[in-house]
Amino acid sequence: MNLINTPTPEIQSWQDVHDEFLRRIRERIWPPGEQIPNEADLAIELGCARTTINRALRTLADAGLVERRRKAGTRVSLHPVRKAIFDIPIVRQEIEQRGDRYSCSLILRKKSKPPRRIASQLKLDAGDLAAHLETLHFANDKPYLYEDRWVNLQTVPGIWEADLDSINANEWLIQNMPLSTGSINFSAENASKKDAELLGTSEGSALFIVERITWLSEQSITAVRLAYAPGYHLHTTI
Amino acid sequence: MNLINTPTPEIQSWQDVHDEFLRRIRERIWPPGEQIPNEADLAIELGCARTTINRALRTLADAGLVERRRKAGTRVSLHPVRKAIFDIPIVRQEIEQRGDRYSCSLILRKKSKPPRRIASQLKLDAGDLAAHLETLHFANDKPYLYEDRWVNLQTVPGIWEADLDSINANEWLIQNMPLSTGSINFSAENASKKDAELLGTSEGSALFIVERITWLSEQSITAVRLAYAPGYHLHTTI
DNA sequence: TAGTGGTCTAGACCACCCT
DNA sequence: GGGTGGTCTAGACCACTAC
Repeated sequence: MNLINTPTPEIQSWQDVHDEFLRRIRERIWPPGEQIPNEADLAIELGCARTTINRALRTLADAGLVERRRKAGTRVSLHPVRKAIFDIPIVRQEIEQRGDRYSCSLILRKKSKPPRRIASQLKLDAGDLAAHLETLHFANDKPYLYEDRWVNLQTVPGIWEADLDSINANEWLIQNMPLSTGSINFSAENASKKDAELLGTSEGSALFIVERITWLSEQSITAVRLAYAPGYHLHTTI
Repeated sequence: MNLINTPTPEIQSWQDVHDEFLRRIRERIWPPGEQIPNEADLAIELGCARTTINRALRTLADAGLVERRRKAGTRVSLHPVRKAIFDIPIVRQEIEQRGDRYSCSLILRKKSKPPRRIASQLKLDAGDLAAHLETLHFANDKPYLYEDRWVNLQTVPGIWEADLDSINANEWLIQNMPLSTGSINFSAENASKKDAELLGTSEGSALFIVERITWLSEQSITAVRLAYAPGYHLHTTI
């Protein structure tokens, strides 16, 4: 019995096919840039239906490992674009999942004229008012996140009457607005004096900043800036 | 003709089915937490094969909008976990895609004993040497990214002989190592004196930091810290 | 134990797009 | 024009798990 060249493991499911193809790519049996056999031939080789091959290759293509084009066939990517997938957590869950106690405090709630940048993000006309909500979120009573949010009152009039002491603005929006699309932006900023005071750190500390804008078809809903207390980091595997 | 209740658009493909289900979720025809009909019934309702329904619902489940369990059926997620997908760019491409000129400079290349934290990340024994490579990347001759990299010489001996003046370490690794898995971490740090000097900014500036560790099955390959010059941000839509 | 989703199969047609 | 992947279908069996 040959113990060096292990026999091909039994291939039964699309995941087995996927793993086998992944092995061929990793071990450069199919080198970067090379065209691989077409689906029909692979189906014959592996003894399964073309649909199964298709599912495996489609998954590899979703991951960026191969590139597929009709007629041109399938190639191993020369520069596989690695994708990092982050779950956007709900603050409360993020804190409670670590076993900490969540609390929050609404520190500002005002109708006012948003600064130019926010107004354009929310597609508001000059002079339009928006709801300005500032919330401080705590983990075990320690400042964790400072949330500076503007909400489009034309799209979401209900937020003004909402009882935001018993539920925070983010969760209210999740519960009361239909699913929306949006953009998200990560950056680093030095803490302003206000940031520092609220988060219990010193002015100039490097803060991890998340900015989100969400909208529903053409209507903007909310623009929010999240400033995390020092020490925050986002982690994932790829 | 009824212009208010638009007639159901022609449903032909799994994407049409997907869009229709998305509409029902958005408009709360299927409210959060509610169980939706099973695949067989939906197939009858929409007049297509169960496979097609399955594909549509599977896609919605991948996006976190519904949760599916055998026997229990499919429910609309109560707290849809939004996922943000970022492409991890190769520095050169990132810079050239903006129309800027890319260049880089290898500022350190030394075999040395890595600090404790790096050693444990690379799973090195005490006293083992690793390759320490520091690279400064420029966009239009302006400092853009400072890369501090440690490479496991037991896994990747070839990097020591590589001509890293004509190709940077990251690209050499991509071309010479099989596809690997890894972890990635985003955070914010105040620029150290060294960071600041290299990136042409002032000490204490908030820097966007990416730390990556990559490995191949059980063997570590490289641990790298990327410090981006101020102004950098990661952006995506969700 | 029975209902549900997960998957495989074989065959078919089609859209795309390289040559 | 023709080869390739993309998808649909109908039917089948299976794995999981709530009941």
